[in-house]
Amino acid sequence: MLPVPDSFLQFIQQIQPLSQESLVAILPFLTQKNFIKKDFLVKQGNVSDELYFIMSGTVREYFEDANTNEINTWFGFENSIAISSFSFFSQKPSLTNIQAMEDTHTIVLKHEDLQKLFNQFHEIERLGRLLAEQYLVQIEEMKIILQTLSAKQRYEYILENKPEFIKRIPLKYLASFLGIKLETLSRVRGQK
Amino acid sequence: MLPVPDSFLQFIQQIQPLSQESLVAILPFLTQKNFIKKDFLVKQGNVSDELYFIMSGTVREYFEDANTNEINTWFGFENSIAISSFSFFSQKPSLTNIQAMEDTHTIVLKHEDLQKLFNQFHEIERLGRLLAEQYLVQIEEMKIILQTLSAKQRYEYILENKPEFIKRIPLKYLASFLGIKLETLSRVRGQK
DNA sequence: TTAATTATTTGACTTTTATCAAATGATTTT
DNA sequence: AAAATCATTTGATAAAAGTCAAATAATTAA
Repeated sequence: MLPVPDSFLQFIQQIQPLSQESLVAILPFLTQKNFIKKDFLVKQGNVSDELYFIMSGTVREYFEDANTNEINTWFGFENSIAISSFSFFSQKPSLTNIQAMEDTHTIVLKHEDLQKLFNQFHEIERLGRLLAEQYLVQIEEMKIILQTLSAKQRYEYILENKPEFIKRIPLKYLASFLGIKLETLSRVRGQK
Repeated sequence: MLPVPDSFLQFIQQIQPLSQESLVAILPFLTQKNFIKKDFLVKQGNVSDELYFIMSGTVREYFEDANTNEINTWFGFENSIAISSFSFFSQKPSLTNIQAMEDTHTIVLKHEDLQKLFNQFHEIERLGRLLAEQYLVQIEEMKIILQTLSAKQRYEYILENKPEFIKRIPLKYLASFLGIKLETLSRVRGQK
């Protein structure tokens, strides 16, 4: 069986402490997958039936719009869960890619196995609910940023609230995440 | 006990069919609240401990930004659930108001009672998870609209995907929902 | 370590959207 | 039904952001 890192257990216990019984039941379903830079965890158009816990590395979620521009929608670092939410929840084709920005180690849990765990353990279902609630609130915050702030203010929001983004994400990816052009982002950085 | 309308039961059954036992357990916790136009279901700054099922009427969720502009973040019609998500989930002060746009009839479920139901019935917890997942995906879609589309395209998205918004929401509210100014929305409507 | 590639910045210009003011249209209240 | 209020449109102008091209900087690979 996979040796599960503490970081994963801590991640869970922080959201919803689980009984020994639940934890033990989860372990056999976990596998490890490693990705090298530019590998895809999820490909647009495929059904994503896996949830990834990022042990190390960084990933981005993006899609290609009508003009084949890449639009980045999410960035994931170590100790976070990466999923293509629409696809994973509905088991329909993914609208987005998830790609490793650097070499990335993940723990994988299959959709099907997660459903089994949900069925078997109420407290795991609760973990799922709490996770969904948390993500919902995070996405909502980002939605309001995009709804209300100017290019400059969006950048300042990131500086203030997600400083690690500046360090670890190429500006060309960050720009579309902020809904602005690379050149605008560069100019906005120059001011201030 | 409150006579619960079919629409509410149907709403639930469509997401996660519940046993008779669960349904019967929910009923005693439901109350009815009616709001006249401009009444507040939720006030910014207060902890929102209620979830509302809208039986009839329309509501808007909005907040006041730094310049006391109203920013509309969500619109709710009959047969949908209105919550101030951050506040309801975390039981911290609400960042938003929820206000009736017309006379509105709701069924109310208290946070505390919902937690009891979650504890008692795994299948109600599942309903909660599925609802959170669904809302997450909806919010994510709107986030991408705001991230990628021009004023004109945002309006066309609404025309195409939320035609009832055009009919039922004053343009002055719709504008900030779309992250554009009222005058721009009006101009964009003129074209095409 | 140099060449090649990739990322970021800068400049000149265009397009889009915001702003402010006023006019028109619609709705509500007396 | 007229007055008052509220919602939407229109016009002129300003500000913000996008576009295209090129320069510079940083990183990667031979």
